[in-house]
Amino acid sequence: MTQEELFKKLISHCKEYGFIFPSSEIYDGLSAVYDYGQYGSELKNNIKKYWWDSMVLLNDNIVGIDAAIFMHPRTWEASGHVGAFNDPLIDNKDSKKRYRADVLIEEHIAKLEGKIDKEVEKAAKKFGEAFDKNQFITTNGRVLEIQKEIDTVRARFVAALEKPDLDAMRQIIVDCEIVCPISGTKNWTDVRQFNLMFDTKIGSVSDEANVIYLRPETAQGIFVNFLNVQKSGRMKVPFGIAQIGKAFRNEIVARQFIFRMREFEQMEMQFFVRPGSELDWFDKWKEKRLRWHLAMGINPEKYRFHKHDKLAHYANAAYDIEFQFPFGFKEVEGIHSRTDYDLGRHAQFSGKKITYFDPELNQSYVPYVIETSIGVDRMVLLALANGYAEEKVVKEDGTTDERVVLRIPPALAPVKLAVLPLVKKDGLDEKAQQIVKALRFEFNCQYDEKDSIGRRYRRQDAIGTPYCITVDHQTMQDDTVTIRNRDTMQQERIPIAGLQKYMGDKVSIRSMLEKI
RNA sequence: GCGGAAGUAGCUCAGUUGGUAGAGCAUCAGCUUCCCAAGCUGAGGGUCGCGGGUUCGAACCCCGUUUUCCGCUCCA
Repeated sequence: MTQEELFKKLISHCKEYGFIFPSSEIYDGLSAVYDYGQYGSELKNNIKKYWWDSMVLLNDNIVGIDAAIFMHPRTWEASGHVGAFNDPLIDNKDSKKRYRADVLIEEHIAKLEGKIDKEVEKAAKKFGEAFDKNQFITTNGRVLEIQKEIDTVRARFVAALEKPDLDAMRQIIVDCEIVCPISGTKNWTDVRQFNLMFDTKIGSVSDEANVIYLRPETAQGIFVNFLNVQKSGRMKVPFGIAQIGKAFRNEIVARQFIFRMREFEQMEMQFFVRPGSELDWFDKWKEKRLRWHLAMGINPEKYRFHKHDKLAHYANAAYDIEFQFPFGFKEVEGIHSRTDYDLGRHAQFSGKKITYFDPELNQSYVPYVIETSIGVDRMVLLALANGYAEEKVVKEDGTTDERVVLRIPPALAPVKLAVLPLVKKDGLDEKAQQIVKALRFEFNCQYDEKDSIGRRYRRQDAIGTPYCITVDHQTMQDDTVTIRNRDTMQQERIPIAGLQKYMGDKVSIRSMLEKI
């Protein structure tokens, strides 16, 4: 089976067994929006708890917050999203390729500059030692002509960007006779603006209402609360603020199931450190975050780091943790050294002083920030894609059978155990229900008496339940039950009184947390 | 947004040259009482993605639209 086929099967499986549904499906669905079903939401909650506990519960110097999705519009000017999230795009009608209009123009300018360099090179060869570069480029007719063209284009380009004027941008492309690198033609569409932030209006009277954005990342909710948390929590650098929440991006193309959605959930932790120490902390968090992933018991070969060579305007180091999804290695988490950019910008835009007084150094500074940012939905997909397996089962008579099993880490599984009476008579059913009643306070339990025992095991395998307890006739005599392991399909017999401890050891997230 | 493919029951799919919408599995009720799915009986469930058009008649032909998947593109 190819990876592509496997991915399709996984998507079907998610729908069939109540993990993930297309949003508003009875109205034909909504592009790139999905709803979590009864098992999907359990899985998602378990993943969030695993992350939250690893950050907030186990670190004295990390606290959690929950900031609003709506933020003051100036936030996004300060963060750079109002500018950077606007991409002017243009299509070539012949090659059907899409380009960023600003990149096309910049490339054209770079090409012209290359021409000047060539002229200089030629002249240098010709004149030898006597060559004066400065004099040449200020007097040579050919060079001056090109330089004039560059200046004109650049002036128009800057003017068009500032407004911004999309028609003017297109006119530059037309006037400069820029061609598509693929088709070689000048058959361009209009330039269109894609703002990746969703907006809405706040205020009841429409003409007085203000445009407000749905946050495109949760990080800014942490930065704007830096002083509040630091002061009210008496936090001392180094310390971190963690947050789990929804973010929204109007992606041009959102695809690959829940991997890239327009509405998604992030788990972010911003760690504030002394300037100069940020790269040490960066390395620490990078390793620690990978350990968090590997503690789930997933094959390390499915993980890798990806170093960003081209850094964002705010970063001085950046790595992604990538996972081998059915559609290739893709980012699940980013670890970024964001410098003092965000706090500095908010200080600048708000006019408030955002600094920390360090009593040990006896000085004030703007802390530097290490960010760990992970997609909740991508983690759900990771757990499902990693766990989905169709495997052969050899039966007692030697024939083979197939089962579908979701090998989700037991601590993250939606249902922790199923309690099954071997038969629905002789009091076995009542006995099984008593066990459920006793254990459901601590574990997500299911009771099932319908169909043959084998079929019930398979149903639990399909939703990833790690343990099945079977009540049989021996139970009625000595109060022991069999407990079946999802992965090995092996059973052992233990007393009912020992179930709570047995399960607690196997399915608590503590065992994972201790490995980080 | 472009190009390609697809959309029929919860799932997987069949449906002939246009002539009353089907199967298997799943679900529900009952029987059966069994340690690794598919025993027996019965039942429910579909405006064939949606909207137009052609036709006496459309799941099928035509147009539009929408959703999904693949490729391109995008992903500070």
